[in-house]
Amino acid sequence: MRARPTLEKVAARAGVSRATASRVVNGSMRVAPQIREAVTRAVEELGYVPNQAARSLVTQRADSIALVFPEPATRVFSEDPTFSGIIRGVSMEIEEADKQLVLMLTGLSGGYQRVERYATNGHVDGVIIASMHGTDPLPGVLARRGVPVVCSGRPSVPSSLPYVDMDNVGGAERAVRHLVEGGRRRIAAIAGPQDMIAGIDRLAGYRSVLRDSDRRSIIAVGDFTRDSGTAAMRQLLADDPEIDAVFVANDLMALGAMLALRQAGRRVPDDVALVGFDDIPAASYAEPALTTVRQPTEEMGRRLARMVLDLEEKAQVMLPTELVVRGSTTPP
Amino acid sequence: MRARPTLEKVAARAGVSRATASRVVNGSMRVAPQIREAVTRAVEELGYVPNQAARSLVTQRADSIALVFPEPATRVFSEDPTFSGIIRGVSMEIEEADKQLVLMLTGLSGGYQRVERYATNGHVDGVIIASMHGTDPLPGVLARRGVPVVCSGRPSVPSSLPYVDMDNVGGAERAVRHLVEGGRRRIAAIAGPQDMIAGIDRLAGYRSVLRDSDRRSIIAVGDFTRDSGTAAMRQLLADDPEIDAVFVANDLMALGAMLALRQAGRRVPDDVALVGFDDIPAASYAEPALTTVRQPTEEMGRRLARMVLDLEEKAQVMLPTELVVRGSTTPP
DNA sequence: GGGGAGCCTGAGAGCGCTCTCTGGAAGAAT
DNA sequence: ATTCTTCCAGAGAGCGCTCTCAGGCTCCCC
Repeated sequence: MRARPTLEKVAARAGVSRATASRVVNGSMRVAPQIREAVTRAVEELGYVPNQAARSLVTQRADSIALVFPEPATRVFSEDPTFSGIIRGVSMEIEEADKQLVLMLTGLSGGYQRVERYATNGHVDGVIIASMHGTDPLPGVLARRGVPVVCSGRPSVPSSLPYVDMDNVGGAERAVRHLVEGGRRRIAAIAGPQDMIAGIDRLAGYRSVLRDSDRRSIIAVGDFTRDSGTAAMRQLLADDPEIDAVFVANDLMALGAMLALRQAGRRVPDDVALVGFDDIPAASYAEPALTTVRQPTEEMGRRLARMVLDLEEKAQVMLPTELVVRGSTTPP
Repeated sequence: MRARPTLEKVAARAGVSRATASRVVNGSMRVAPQIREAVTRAVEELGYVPNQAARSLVTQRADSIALVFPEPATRVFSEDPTFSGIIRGVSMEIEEADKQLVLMLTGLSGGYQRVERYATNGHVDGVIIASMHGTDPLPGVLARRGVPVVCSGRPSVPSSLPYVDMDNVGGAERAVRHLVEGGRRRIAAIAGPQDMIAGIDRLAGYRSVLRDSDRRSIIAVGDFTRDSGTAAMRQLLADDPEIDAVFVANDLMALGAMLALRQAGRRVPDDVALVGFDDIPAASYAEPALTTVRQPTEEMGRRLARMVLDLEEKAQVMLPTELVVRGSTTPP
């Protein structure tokens, strides 16, 4: 492997000092045009690429940011488009800023220390934490260590850390209101885990609309998996056969619920209307297609990245969600 | 932010030289036990973490490897569990080796140069390319530049580059043989794009079994999307209404085909049996559940990582695939 | 007891780059 | 013409670490 040329070589070839070459490479304005051009030519002729390690060493910047998924790795990239959307958004923004994206999937086993060690040792200019559990200690720890941190999802413990969250409450409200407006009387909910902010907020949205529309709530809790949706639906039907609509806290469970309804001989949407949350691809393939709430995941990734890169002010941001009406709530 | 301690500080605190401290930190055997202990204590007391940039600068290693997805970013992380599996596997193995994973989604727009520049400038000890198009020039370019490269998926142009591929041919053969053994007479195929190795190989597998079992092949081509599967299925039915089985080159298209069959009034599996490929989550949710071919994606990621990390010999590896029989080929 | 051999530690030279500081030239102002 | 200002290029000091090399100590063998 031919040794990569150093700045020194470039400077020599261009007949200037290393300092000047550095200035040109870094786009300083204070260089005479013909010298700049000479250096630029030398760079191209030699195929010079700056050594990031050397640069980092002196600038104390790493020009890379970490994207951390504290979930057990196995669950992270399943069917959930949230994660992929975030990755895409982050990736685009990072790429635009000409920085690097370091991906860290921390399993349960000591991955924490690893992230902490890595992030606090200057490897990284900032950390984006895609946490689902609002109680994660990692963001706080890193922030205290002086590492720029931005979270996806509002921490359940109030804190001053910047985050980008989806409007789960608003999305759930719109979804349930849609059911109310469709004339549904007995609207149940299948909630998600109540230790996740998404689970909590979506249930809160459901509750708030039911209260306003003077209906009694009836709730079963699942764990965001399809099977738990099926089980929850069966329980709801057993509890109250009069149910004519169900708001489900995510699509996977909604698909499971649809199965349970079919097995129970209830037609969707004629007998029971169904709304999900997330808009996973399978939602639109379902039969009938699932009405659901879409989240701007890619936008979330972009905002997260821009904040951690200091391209926009670090703040606590709430992104709007959107109701996607399909066949599971409206007869064709 | 409190300044991070340097090796110098650690050495001072332990009352030794920087060189000795370095030796301890790097686990050299040639240090007296009590000195080693003193240094270790100093490291802990100060919370010392080595500066990777400084280390890289002198060792010429980056302790990180890049995982490149040359697909347009938007398509990469859709529903396809192949990618997530690879990421998971790679991530685990990299983590175990205590290195970093740099994720690069190169869109179409000049992402190439960026990867090339990045990978050849010593940022990275190796590159894993998750290419789907076997004609990708990137692997060759990097290899020529002396960067260790491993590809996921066999390049369609024969080369000596190491890769890890799935046994697409074998999987397709098993799938089609399963249809033959189920007594199906008229077995069609919906092929994938013929510029992707997976598309080519899966079709080859289909063809080989049909030839051996003395059947005529009947083929429509899709582009791995669900809609293209629907369209292809319609065309097949129009071409030959006698079809009683279809081998589909991926699950997404198979799901689309299932829709077309339902709309055409054909029962699955009674009238037409259906086999897919990939085993995406939605395959098992489908009604009936889809018989398909599962690929060891996580294992693929692990092997890719181990090869690029030189933990195992760089070679051209073929991973076995597995037929998963479900309701779309066997009546309950 | 003398001379190696072996082992550990410390000194010091860089890795490639950025950035401050200084010097010198050119233009502006007196 | 002289001084001041401005602007640009170069010299040089490090960033924090690794690693070679040399020195000094201990231990063993003759």
